[in-house]
Amino acid sequence: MARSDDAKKRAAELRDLIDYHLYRYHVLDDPEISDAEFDRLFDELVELERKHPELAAPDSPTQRVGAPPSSAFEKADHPSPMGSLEKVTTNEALEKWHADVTKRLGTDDVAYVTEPKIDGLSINLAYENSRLARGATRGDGRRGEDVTTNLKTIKAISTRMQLPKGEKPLPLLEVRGEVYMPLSGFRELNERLASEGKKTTPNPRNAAAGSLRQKNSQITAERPLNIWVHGLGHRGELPTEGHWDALQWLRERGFRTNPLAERHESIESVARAVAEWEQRRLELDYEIDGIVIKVDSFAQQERLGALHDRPRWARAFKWAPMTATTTLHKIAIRVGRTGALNPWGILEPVEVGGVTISRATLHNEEDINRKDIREGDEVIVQRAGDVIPQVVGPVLPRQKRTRRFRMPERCPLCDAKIVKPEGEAMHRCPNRACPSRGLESLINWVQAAADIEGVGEQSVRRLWELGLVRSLPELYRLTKEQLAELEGYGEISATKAIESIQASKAIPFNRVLFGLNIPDVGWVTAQNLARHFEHVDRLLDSTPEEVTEVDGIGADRAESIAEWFSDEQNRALVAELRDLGLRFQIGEEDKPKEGPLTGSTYVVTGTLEAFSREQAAAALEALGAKVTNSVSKKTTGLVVGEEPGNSKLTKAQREGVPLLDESALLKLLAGG
DNA sequence: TAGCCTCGAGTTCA
DNA sequence: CTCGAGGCTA
Repeated sequence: MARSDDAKKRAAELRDLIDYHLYRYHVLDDPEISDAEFDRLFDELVELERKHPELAAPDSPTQRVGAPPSSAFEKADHPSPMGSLEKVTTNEALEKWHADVTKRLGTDDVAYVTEPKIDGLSINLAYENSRLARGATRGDGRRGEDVTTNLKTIKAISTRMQLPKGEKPLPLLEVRGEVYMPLSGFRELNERLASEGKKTTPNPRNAAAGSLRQKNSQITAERPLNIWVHGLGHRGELPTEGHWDALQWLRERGFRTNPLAERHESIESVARAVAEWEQRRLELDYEIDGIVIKVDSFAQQERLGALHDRPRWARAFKWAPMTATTTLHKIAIRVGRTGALNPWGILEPVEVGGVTISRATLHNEEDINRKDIREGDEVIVQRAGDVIPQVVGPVLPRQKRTRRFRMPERCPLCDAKIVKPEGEAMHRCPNRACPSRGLESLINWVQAAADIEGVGEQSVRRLWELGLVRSLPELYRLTKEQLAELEGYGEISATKAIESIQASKAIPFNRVLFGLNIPDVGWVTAQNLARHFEHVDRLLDSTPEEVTEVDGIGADRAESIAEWFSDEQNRALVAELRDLGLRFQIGEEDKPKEGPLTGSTYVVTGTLEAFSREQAAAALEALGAKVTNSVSKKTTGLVVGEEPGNSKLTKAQREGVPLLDESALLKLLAGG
């Protein structure tokens, strides 16, 4: 008997220790002991419970690894209902609410607490005598699903509250929180699912919901779920006077509350926090879709009361959603200037993050099928940190039958058989005479290489369809009369367009090289080629070995570039363009500048006041600096204008790259 | 040979 | 802007 008593005592000790260290690790992020030491404690308890099954307790930390599958979830009534929050989306509505609050209270003396609004699942945790008795989803607000076993696998949820010495446990305490999946964990999970050939999840919220509703809690245990606790059900005999103190009270008792919560003395300060976090939300490792604002004082909360179950003392400020669902009508195929087949989705127009999206690239067949996106699906679209919309995935389950996407076997433009080189992601139309190539490269010429004013993509398409311009030389032979036949061109605009076409003959050699559509030759390589060979005659005679000497060109690319210049058709094109007066040798402006900034590399992001990004880049280059487009350890400095690109800024901060604002840039340009 | 870096290519919307 | 891949460097 004595032995069993010892075991019982030790087991209780171990449970306390383990719970305490779980709390240090998962809630405070401040472990006291090493993982190995923790594992030793945990293993000891497992062993003890195995030898003495009578000691196993439902609230033991060993029960957090998950239980075998259960058939279905029981319904669970919430002792006090989980209301929802009225939302506001504008500063005006926020101020109107504040006016209503002060009017009802008869005082301007109102303090607010703001907290990030987590895009996750609302959960109610019921503690009886400080022990987690039941955890349930929100459901309809009065009754949800009992997911206690699954919730116990989340290490940041205390199964036993950490009571300060001498404090008596409350018979019932309801704690409200939001279960979510951190973005880092979400990405890892999807990588794992993809590598196992399983279906990936479209967003962290769905992933969290799916994980929490697993019938087999052992699967839940493997999912990287976490929780932010943000309040209480009924306050009962709580010794605090307001929400702000309640958060502190919860924190002290082992609950993971969000450190970004703030207390504000004025609504202006609240509005500032809302605006600040709309900008900064991408810095977080979890998704937030707004800010929750609560009147701090419990006494004031009570006086304000509720309307239709929605408290008058709280609002959810929701930002324009960065994601939305809409219908994917069709997957269309566009053939690019290199022959690559590019599938893109035609969407029912939908507003996301303040702009209307009607189409989005779908990259390639593999990507489409990995995400299981199909024509006719309801899909989730988003604009993440950037501007470019993405189709994230279908809304499941599907309401109607749809078919898996297959790339066409023949080119939609020239009917050639489509190929997909081994190991490459893109399908290609191998037909070098495919109309897409000529057309797309003409478009690339007028809008990128030569940047001709007055002639855009639409004009080029119409000129192509009419058969007036099917090649670069034909563009330069185009007459005013021919152009005037086109709808949308009058006498004046036709004259201007022809003038700018002719003027574009003067573009420097490197731009000409870029515009020729040589595979593997973009802006930078074109410039390097121009500088190295200086004259097209030397390029036309070059061997692959000679091309290898150019910066950034290895054996593979050298071969394909040399081959391009030895092709008869290409040589004829070069000759014809030369006769028309385009420049095929290096000029002063192509040569690298020497200056005080030689050897340094800068990146420009955002909008500057005094000049455009291009002008800023040119000014830096004139002093010998190199200007690139992506930040790395080697970057000398990042010039930051208004509304900078978020990824560049964070990368620069991470790599310790110095930031320059516009005045610092001006000083640099002036002082050298 | 791995991992960093840079480039090419395709892309959206106002 | 992001992705993939080739080139460069330690």
